Amino acid sequence: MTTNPRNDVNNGVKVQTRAKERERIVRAADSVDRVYAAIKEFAIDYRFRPGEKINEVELATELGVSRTPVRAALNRLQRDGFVASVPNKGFYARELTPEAVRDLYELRAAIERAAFVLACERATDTEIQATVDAWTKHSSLKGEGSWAKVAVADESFHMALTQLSKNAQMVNALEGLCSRIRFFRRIDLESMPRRSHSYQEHEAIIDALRRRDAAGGAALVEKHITLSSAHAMEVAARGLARIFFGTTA
Amino acid sequence: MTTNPRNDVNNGVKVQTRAKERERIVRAADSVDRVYAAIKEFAIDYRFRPGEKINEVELATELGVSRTPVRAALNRLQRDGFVASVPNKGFYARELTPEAVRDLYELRAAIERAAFVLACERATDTEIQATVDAWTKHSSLKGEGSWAKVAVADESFHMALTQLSKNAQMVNALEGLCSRIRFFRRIDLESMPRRSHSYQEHEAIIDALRRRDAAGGAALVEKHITLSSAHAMEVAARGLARIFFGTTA
DNA sequence: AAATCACAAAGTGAGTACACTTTAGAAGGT
DNA sequence: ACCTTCTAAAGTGTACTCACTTTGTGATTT
Repeated sequence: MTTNPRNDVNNGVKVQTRAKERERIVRAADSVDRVYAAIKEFAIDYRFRPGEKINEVELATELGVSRTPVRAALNRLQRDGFVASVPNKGFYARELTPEAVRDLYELRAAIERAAFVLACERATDTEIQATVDAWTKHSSLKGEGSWAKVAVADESFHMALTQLSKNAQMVNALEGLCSRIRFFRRIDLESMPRRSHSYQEHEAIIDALRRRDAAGGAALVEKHITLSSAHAMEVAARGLARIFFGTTA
Repeated sequence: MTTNPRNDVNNGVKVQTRAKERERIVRAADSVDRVYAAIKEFAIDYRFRPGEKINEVELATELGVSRTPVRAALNRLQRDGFVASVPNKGFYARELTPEAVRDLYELRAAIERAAFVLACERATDTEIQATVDAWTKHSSLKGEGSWAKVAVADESFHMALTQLSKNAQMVNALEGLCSRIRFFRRIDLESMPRRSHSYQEHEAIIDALRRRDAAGGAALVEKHITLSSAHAMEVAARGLARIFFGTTA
């Protein structure tokens, strides 16, 4: 933490504007959003170690702002599930447990499954085609893409699929969920035997959607997403290793 | 708003403690939690009208605190989906639209369905029995209970059922969802033709759970929860009427 | 020597201050 | 009469301040 100084989020913020012919420093006005994004990114990557106490003044100085926006951001992140607050003690980073990993994936599977069923009855052929196109475009750089890019493409495919449900609440919930899962999804993708596995399953899901096969597709989605408890344990273990040792294995 | 003064949340807060043989005023220390709860309750009941601008100073004075804890609470409530924030303008209360009602119910159905499936394989017979007992105890005061009590019992049954999944993330997500749905659920329950309908469906769900009939029970849960678009529209309309006219119809 | 108490340092929690933004209303021009 | 512009009031956003809580360290007592 202290050895890994965070980037100053304040870059280029002290915008200058003219008022009454004189230039003045303008306040940030949206510090909270930037601070929120910065801290969230840290939390997503577990650059706060699991359960770690978060020091407000330290964080504030590192981000170049006062404690006020930091606290505001932490309050938001609390409801996002990234930090927990204990009265008179402060904020603590989220934990990392195999159960949490498994539970998050199960919840994600539940939402995406339901979204798929809704998509089958609500998405137009054109919309489906657009989603497929976006996916194939991404997946065309299959061989060359780095793992990070693959992960991005995978997540945006699933998000796009969910958007076809026309259910804003599901999309919203899934977004929050994905940000909490992202760290694990990367690890999971990287440790996959062959990348093509995932691609083939996506193809099958697309096919079911085209045929409006709600039941069949729902089963595919569920299976595609859900992690076994053993697998969740493995992912969690790899995650911990990465956090504490920085290893890729 | 201004005509409906909110209850002072600060009751009995200025606790007195002795330090060095002298009594002193002790700070609130957890104002945020109380303010958060107070504002949330207001938001749940739509005592902020849909889309209404929320005045921080007004709210703060009504709650007997400064703007600081109010803003903290609003930041949390933003991620809870109760308020939205626009930079340099402030916070606005959530909207009320038929689509939102429908979407929320669909999401809830998705989560409870998945939780039921998991419960079928994870809940012990004893746990199931405990849940059933709690439900029957509640439902025994079927005839006499007010609508409010019925709504509480209904919600706690569904929560208890979901807890059998042993999936903390689902439970957590459902809690947030239920608080956002509560206003509509009350309306929905009150406008139900006969209360016994709901009871019978609960019985059927319990029966499926006892038989570990995941597929059958899942279908029952989905059907029990999901609102048709038409029904959602009706509930939303009734909701608006209640908010703006205070009518029960 | 171990446990308890006292004290000091660090950190959180809420209130306050002030600068900036927005908005509404009045004055002036077209 | 309508639109524009200026101005003042209201309200938001952030920094700052200070009181209280927690925690760790050292001294005192048993």
